Amino acid sequence: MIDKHLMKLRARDDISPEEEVALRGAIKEVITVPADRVVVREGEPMSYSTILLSGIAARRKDLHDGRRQYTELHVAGDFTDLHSFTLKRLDHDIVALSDCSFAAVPHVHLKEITERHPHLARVLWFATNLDAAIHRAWEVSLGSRNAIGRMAHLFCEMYIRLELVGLTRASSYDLPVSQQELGEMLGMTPVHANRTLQQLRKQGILEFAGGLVTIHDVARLKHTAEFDPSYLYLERQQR
Amino acid sequence: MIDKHLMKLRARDDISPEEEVALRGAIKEVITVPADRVVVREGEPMSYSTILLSGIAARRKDLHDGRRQYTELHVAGDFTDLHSFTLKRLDHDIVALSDCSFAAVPHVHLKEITERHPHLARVLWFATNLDAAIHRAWEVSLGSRNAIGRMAHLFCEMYIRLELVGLTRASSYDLPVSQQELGEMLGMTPVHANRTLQQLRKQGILEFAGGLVTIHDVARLKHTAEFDPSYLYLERQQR
DNA sequence: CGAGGGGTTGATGGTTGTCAAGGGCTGTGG
DNA sequence: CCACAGCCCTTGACAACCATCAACCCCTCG
Repeated sequence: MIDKHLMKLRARDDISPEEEVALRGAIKEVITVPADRVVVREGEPMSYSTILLSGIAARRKDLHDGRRQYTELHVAGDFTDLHSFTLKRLDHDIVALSDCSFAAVPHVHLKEITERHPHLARVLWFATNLDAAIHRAWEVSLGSRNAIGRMAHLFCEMYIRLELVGLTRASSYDLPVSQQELGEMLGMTPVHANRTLQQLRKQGILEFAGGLVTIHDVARLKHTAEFDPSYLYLERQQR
Repeated sequence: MIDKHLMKLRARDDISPEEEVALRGAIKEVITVPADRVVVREGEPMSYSTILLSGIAARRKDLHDGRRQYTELHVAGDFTDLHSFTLKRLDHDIVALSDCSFAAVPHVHLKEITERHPHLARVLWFATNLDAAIHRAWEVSLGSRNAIGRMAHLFCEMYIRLELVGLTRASSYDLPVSQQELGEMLGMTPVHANRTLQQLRKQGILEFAGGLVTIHDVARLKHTAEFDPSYLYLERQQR
């Protein structure tokens, strides 16, 4: 059930059989959520965290006047709101962008893991620090890149993150979001998101239609994104 | 020496005398760094983390062509690069914006803390998740606010964070950065940072000169920033 | 005394937002 | 079966925000 999560942890560190048992045993139930539903609402007291089993979810902060800013996307295998374990409430919403299923892990069990399996706890801590690294990469995009650069960077990031859990085909992958949502991720209006996608298409770099991303020229995509994957910490750690 | 750090931890959770001893004992040495120096360079293998004792430091990501984006500021008492404990190398530079002093905490000692003091480990984990929350707030600013809103938000955040460690006067505080650097934090050119500061001054909201921030109208500052401090998790946790 | 860094100002242009309108598709109900 | 609403995508005209370039000032420091 949490195979994709374990796959992702093991891509970066060793997980012993005992640790795997502890993690699998920490799951209480599975939750399914339809697309466009808020899974966790900002401020709500949390007593469990969720691992995304399937679908695309996201962290989103809403401003008072309807403006929204997505701060991170989540793919299958991500411990979506592990940070609620220490924060106890979230400063943002967790939303399902497509139909999603989650494994719920009660915080009491996570507390036990920190007490009995310190190495596993450090691996989970790493996972939350990786989320922070992704936030930083988005800050750079939002602060320093123009529209086409921001969009190219997002498509690069998602390609690598989905590939890591086997959710890409040769040069395409599913990203079931509207152009409106794309704009809310990239700090631009839906109108400008549309025009930026047209630019990418006309330049023969990439196509995005109906929630399907098709990459035509990886090299130029990376180049327009100024993409450097080191922030995703893909290398293995030595224990 | 790390009194400000303990003050900050204790603002949010209980720290027992034994935990305090463990943390104080984990410090190996004190490092002093002059202003405008890189403290930790991106990619460099890390074997210790640093607590900022005095001064203003920052996380900064550099692009190839000289553009730069600051992703977070650090004030005295912050565990500046605690995330390098699990990441082993950083995806960004740590820089001293003013003269700074740091306490170096070897990762081996942090590992011991995770093994012998799981509650303290969770409190430190919380601290890295708080950094992520600050990143998210910056993403919202960079993605969804105009220049004056972004600048007001930064000055609000720094006021609260400095107040928490007793580094503000009635309505002013030190922020020893140039307008160039301000621009690199807020995703704008130094010229536009200058004009935005003039707007804030002309509206009687705030003055910034010579590294000194003087707030004239807190209410209007918060309003133009659309400031909601909940992302700073200032409330105490029950254990 | 000259160099250099930081701050300030003005003129101009480009990127992106805003507003408005229309097209295609899907689902639903008469 | 068709009418219609509603959502998403697309396009055009225009305006606002912010970047760029260039010049000048002030201060500090060698």
